[in-house]
Amino acid sequence: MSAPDLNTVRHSAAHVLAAALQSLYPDVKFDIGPATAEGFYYDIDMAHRLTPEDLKAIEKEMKKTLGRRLPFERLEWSRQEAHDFFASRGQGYKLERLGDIPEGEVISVYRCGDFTDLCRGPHVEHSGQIGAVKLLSIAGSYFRGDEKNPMLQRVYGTAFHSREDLDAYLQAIEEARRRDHRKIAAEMELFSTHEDVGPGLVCWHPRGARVRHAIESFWKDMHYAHGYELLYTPHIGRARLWETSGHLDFYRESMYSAMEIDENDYYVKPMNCPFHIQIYQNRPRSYRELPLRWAELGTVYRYEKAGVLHGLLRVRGFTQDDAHIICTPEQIESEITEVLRFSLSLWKAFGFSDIKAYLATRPAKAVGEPARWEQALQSLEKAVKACGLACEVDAGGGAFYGPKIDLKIKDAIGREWQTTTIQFDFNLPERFDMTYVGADGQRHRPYMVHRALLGSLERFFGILVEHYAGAFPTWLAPEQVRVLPISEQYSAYAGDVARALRSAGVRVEVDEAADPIGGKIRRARQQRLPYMAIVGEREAADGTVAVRSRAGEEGALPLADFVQRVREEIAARR
RNA sequence: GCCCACGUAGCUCAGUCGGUAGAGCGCGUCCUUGGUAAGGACGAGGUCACCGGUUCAAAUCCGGUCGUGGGCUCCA
Repeated sequence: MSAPDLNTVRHSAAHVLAAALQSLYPDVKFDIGPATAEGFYYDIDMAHRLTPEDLKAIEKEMKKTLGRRLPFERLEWSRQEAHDFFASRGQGYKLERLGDIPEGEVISVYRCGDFTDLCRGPHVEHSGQIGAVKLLSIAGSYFRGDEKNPMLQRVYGTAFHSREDLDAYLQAIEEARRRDHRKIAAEMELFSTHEDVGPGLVCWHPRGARVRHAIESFWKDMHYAHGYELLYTPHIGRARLWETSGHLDFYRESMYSAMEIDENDYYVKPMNCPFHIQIYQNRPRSYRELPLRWAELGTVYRYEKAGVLHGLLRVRGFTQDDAHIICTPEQIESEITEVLRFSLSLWKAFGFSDIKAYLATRPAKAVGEPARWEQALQSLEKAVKACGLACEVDAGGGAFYGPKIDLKIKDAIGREWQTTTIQFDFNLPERFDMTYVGADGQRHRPYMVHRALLGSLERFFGILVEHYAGAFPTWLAPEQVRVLPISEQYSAYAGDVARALRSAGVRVEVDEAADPIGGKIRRARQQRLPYMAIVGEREAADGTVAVRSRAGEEGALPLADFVQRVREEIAARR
């Protein structure tokens, strides 16, 4: 007998959860209980509000069922039989779900012990095949995910073939918690938010700002090197601009309310594009100057529901690494390929190489000529192919204004993050009546592509902190070297060492505390320093430093050699 | 926004039955002047998130507000 697949195990575990709930809370009404990527859940409705303590009791009940090796029995019922069964038990949500099943389809139920559930299956043969279960959390969830519907209680859990697999999973969760950027960034004094500033609004501290500056400088250099120009645009713009762009029509609920200045309404920008278009429109444009690649680290503000804010990963004010490419139809393919290549090289520089592409095509409601959509889509597909990326297609998943490619990157512990987005826009060029004069002397409509590679600096920074667990590579570290004098007697030499490093462009500080060397080392390790330069009598006499890296002691090095080593490492972005 | 949980010193957390606030780390001063993951002594820090209620008395009980966290929906 081969082991059932994990999804089946988890799906069956959800049934066992439901059975346990049924025996403990007789008034429980069930919605659905599917397997998920990491486990399973069951959505329920009942008078009792579950608490974390309840989970223990429920889990105990479930484990009894596992031990009993109860068979899962599949039955096929007529619609009437199923209806009567669930109606007689007051299972209204199940009746609604039953109504979703198209006429003519087989209606199956699964029975395990006293619990019978409407279910497509498949399931394990008996509950003993569910190796290990654990309930994880309780949450609220709307019936059918719609906030107009009643709020149900959701119990999350997970199941594995074996206790060992479950333990490994729990350890992975623990590891993710250990890397939490909110915790690490607080320890490292990288950023903070404040009740009096407002939720989702980030204040960058000196050390966070040092890392951000390193990211931004590299980003700007790379953009100039790739044929981009940099722009700066205002944070607010008049209502007319947002009327023309259509944001006030389609995006208003994400924009902050207007402020009145000299009897005109101004809005804080949720996007940078209208400003870039204004610059384009400043004078007639010729095909000879296309493509234009205009980039900006543009800070935008969007209203996000209070409940979705999360550290740096989901905020209300953020800086997009935005750019707009304006080009002719002939240029579109090579432009897209270039953007993708550029993006991949950027990700590689930051230590990410496991990347997948997601292509989203034309939705039912869309603006723009079908021929343009077709050409755009082909250019996206060819670019993905040219870069050798794995790609999934989300048919009909594009925005109404154009198709797009999103990239998802995998971090050090295997989590996927959506970051880069490359989106065609057939809407704004029309709305602003953007044109260029072609070789034929006629006015033509350019293609316009929005793209953000890192996404937003806030979110990217959060991902980066978790990816490296705060141990940034030297070129990004907020403090690259700390000089640790053995005692105060050597603070003059420590100052010399720091000066030499600083003038070589190294971010360096001296630990002047009256602690013994062990304490200073411990502190520097906790703060995840890439290098310590320990100096005492021998080093002062020889003009050397005793180097300690994250790997441990590396022995004494002449100061000039050490400066050279750190400098090379930074230059190579290691 | 909605459901649930949480909010005590800069950080991590104790605080019993309602009786007026504690520890460790960090911070400051002094002593120690040291050789690779915590030297020692003393000291300063709190409107117990905020507002209101119950009570002789509230960190503790009740209500509201704000914030944070786990989810739902959407997305950078």
